[in-house]
Amino acid sequence: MKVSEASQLTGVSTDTIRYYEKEGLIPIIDRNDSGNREIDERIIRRITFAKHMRSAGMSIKALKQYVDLVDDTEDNTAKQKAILREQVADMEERRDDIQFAINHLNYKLEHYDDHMKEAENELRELENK
Amino acid sequence: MKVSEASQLTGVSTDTIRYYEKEGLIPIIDRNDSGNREIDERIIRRITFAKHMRSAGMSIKALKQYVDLVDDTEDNTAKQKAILREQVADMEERRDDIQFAINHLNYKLEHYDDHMKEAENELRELENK
DNA sequence: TGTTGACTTAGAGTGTGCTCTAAGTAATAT
DNA sequence: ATATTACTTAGAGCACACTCTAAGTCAACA
Repeated sequence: MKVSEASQLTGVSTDTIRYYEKEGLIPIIDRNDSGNREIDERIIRRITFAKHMRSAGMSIKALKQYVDLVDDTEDNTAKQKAILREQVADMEERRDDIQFAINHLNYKLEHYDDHMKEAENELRELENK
Repeated sequence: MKVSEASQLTGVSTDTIRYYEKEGLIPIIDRNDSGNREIDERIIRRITFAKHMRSAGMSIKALKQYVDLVDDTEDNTAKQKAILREQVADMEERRDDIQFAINHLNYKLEHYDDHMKEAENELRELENK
């Protein structure tokens, strides 16, 4: 699979795929005889995973640390584990903030709907006079 | 309350408080005779709210739109409502991504703990020989 | 055979959201 | 009186995460 197809499939731009490879968020991708990237299912999964993590608010740097840990490319010290725990704690806080925000906006939307309905009813009454 | 105290209380830097005021994310703050900001409980709540929304991944622009809508400083059109609904949908997606990421990291941490325990047990056995 | 189009690279440019700087004012302490 | 400290402003600078540009290579089709 070419990089453009991988982009289509994952919703991550070709530039960003190349950038993630350079930054080590995904593995180095094999090249064909012409020097072009040949992307397989494993890389697709890694791109999608990176996309999820970035969308969840994980920084490039934090994601790199995580990837290095899981890929066993660096030593797995207790310090690395502590970094991971911190990241989980950050995410839990962010998740709670998001839920708060969703609840808040939904409440306001319902409220707003009420206003709309009132306005619509007023209009209807005027029309039926 | 001075801006530095508000910063301490909310965990938002003085620079950022001034920036949020300039951008209209919080109301214009009253000044005292010296021209310094006099921050009250209402402003504190607004700063905290902005902090929550930002932490939830809402952009400055989107937050401004929302604030304008709720503050009734602009006309409340159905278009504005649609914008809000989009923001809620975005946040729900982001929340799900975060939960996915948390689950993933927690699983890896448990796995990692197993490795640690094995290593510890091996050490203990060696010591008890 | 030439030109179209997708790929490659290194590196420059961009938008967002702060964060810092410089220059100035005002209140307080010595 | 003067020094310190916290505030003010406009605007410059910065980190992050892309995103675009330029210059070049390669395969395929007219």
